[in-house]
Amino acid sequence: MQNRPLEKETTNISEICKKFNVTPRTLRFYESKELLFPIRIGQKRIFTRRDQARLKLILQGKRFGFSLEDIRQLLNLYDIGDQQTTQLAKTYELAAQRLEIMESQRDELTLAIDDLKNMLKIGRQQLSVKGIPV
Amino acid sequence: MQNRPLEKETTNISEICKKFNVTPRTLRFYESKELLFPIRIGQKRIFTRRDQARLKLILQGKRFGFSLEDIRQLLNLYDIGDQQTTQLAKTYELAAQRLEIMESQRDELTLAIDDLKNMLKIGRQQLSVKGIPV
DNA sequence: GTAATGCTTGACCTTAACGTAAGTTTAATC
DNA sequence: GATTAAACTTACGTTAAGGTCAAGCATTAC
Repeated sequence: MQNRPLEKETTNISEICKKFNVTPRTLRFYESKELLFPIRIGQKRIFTRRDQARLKLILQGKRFGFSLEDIRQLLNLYDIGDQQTTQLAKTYELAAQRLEIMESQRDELTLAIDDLKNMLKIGRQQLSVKGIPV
Repeated sequence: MQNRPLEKETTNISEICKKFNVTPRTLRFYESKELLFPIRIGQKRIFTRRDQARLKLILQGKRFGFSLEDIRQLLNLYDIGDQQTTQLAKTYELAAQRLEIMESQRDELTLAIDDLKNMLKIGRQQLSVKGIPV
């Protein structure tokens, strides 16, 4: 084992909120949905590095329009070492499917971007015809 | 004006439902939200080619996680010729912003895809260690 | 000791995007 | 003219993802 550069491994709820720009309610909600597993000291939640990594992925997933339930399942991929073989194979399947979805989503997005660029071009022409600077 | 290849320009609600795999309720809902503007014959809705083009864009937009309200605004881009200059400039701005969002979204998606691919690779290794064929 | 913070748990509220059910019109068919 | 099928309106229901408010501990600050 190596010593990692000094870095806070765990932290309380308010710092997480600042760091990730979310509300306490959101974190508690994610815990209730089993997306996060903060440990307790007394009754206070302490978020580990693992929780923070998961949270980052959660927020990223949301940006792609995944539901929290989708995300919950995907997160299991990151704990892949812990799982039994049967579960592992299933999870692998899930991930493979998800990958396909994401790739086709990217392709569509690329097309949509091109469309939008094209429309902007037309818009620019129209604006310049009317003498408005872009 | 040219004659386009013979093709049904307008159609009723149930055919649209089949064609786009949506429910009547969805179409009525989109109309109520001013995303679609079917004409009426008596009290029945008739969907024009324009409505169908819009619907296609709506469904595409949804796949990227845009809200219907976002989509409604974006759709105005396609009617860009109709608009007054002031509105046009604003709409141009909106579209430009949206383009940036979409591009960064694509970048993130690309990264996420790479991550996921990597995880699948690890998953494959774990499965093969245990002698399970992938 | 008491006041102020920060955290906690409930409990109900909100918004988006439709679903669903009930009753009504209209068009086509027997 | 009666029936049936498709479309209509109105209105309440649902789910996801939190927001919001109330009331209660625990710790620190004075």
